[in-house]
Amino acid sequence: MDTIPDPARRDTSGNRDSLHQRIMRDIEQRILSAEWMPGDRIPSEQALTEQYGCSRMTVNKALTQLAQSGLILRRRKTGSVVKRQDTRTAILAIYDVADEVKSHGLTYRYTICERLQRHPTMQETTCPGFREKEALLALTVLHLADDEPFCLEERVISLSAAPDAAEESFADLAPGAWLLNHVAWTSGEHRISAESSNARVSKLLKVTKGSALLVVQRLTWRQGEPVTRVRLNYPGHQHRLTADFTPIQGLRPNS
Amino acid sequence: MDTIPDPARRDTSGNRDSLHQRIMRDIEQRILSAEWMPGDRIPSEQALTEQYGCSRMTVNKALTQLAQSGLILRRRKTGSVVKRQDTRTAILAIYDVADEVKSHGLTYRYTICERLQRHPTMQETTCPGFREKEALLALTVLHLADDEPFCLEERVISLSAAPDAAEESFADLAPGAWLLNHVAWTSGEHRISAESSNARVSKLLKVTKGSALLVVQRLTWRQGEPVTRVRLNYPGHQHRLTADFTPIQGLRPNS
DNA sequence: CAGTGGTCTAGACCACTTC
DNA sequence: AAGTGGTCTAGACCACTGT
Repeated sequence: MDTIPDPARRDTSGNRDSLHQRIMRDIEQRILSAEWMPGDRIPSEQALTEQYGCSRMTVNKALTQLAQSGLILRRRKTGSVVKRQDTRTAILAIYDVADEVKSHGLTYRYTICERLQRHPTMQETTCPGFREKEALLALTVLHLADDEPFCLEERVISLSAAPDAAEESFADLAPGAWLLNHVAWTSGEHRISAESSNARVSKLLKVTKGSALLVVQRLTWRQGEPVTRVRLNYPGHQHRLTADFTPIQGLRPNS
Repeated sequence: MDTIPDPARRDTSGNRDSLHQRIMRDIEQRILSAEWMPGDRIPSEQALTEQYGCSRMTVNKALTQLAQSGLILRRRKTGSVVKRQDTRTAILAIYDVADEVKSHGLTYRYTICERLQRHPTMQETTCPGFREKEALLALTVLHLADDEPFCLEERVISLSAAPDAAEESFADLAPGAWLLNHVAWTSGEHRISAESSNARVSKLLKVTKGSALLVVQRLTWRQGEPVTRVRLNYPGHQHRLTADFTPIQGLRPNS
């Protein structure tokens, strides 16, 4: 059938890729070029072992990775097949606001507009995960790019998860970055929505009242206990989240 | 140091996990529970081989997966260490509109509001990827949930990438689903923003003019050639994108 | 130089699934 | 029963990197 791609597996001089990587990319390429369509059968491990003149472990490693990245389905007896394409998943990077501003080549600065310790509001106890009567630290932070308002951050920190936060001034490090360095988290959730800006947010962000805001809410837990809840309000006209995606799930090449 | 977790590697009866999976989860658990903090050294493959009484390949498989999922860093000579946590990546699922509506338990319906063949506008040639004078099919589709407007889709299809689309009525299958079944793609991009609705969109979605819209733009390429560009306008008050995330990059457990 | 990970082999046994 | 993938072993050689 196919010619053996390269009988000499190992160049004595410049061997860039490992063999299992090359097998993986060969198959990946045939799938992405639509040479092998969804449902088509992929040669068995035995067949690939002969084709590449290597051991089964090496082939297995390649196919296992392809299965993990969502390109193929593996079934016993019937063999592996190309998986149906699906646009559903994309990897979305939501950066730290400071990194985001600096990546645009602008100067970054922030100010703490408001800071108070309080207990959960009615809304907070009903909605996500904060317990009643828990001590919370509420912060409002304005992030500026070239001294113009860029993003308004409304954050609530659980003082049971991060007791040190009560004594922290956040003068040198914004609360988001500080938390990342001081408290470990085990799971999180992003909620992205569009809202019309209210009077308070409009004033701080210097946008007209009622204009569209892109709102990113992030909730973070540590072993099931809420750590922090943050709401990032971006003026809709100037901000945009982007997410590249490929049929290959998992890690991006530009990581 | 540590007790050997389970000297008998293989239960004769109920062995649920493979050994490399268990090693992986053991280490993962210690990292997520903050027992091992960022920068801490992970036992060498040799040490783990002895701890678990297995071969090095098995340990290697576990550590390789942990490295791929972004939990650890592997370096020769110095060994593997726990990686610094990072909130940047999240997996975002952007579903087909029909699936999305049905998942809320509502009835789904769509209507094609507008359809025309045209060439790229000035804006399109300057911005993303459509060539000049290419034949395009432009569609406006209104998606309804329980017969109420749910999302307005503005789509442009490249007729060189999908020639069959010119003859297709899209009566049985909405353009998005039709394309997924008929044209393979190799890369894509999502752009998420918030905008105030203009007169045309407001009228079709039955929202007040100027209200906040969540706008999801999706661009799809096939081998560098643009396939389709779609703009999904959701009324901001009723829609929200959510994305769960963990320190573990890659596949979600609920896939 | 010595420690560590990166890769590979040539077998082996088992589990699952379809025939 | 037979084909296929899932896992594991006990070695091996090499590449990289810090001391």
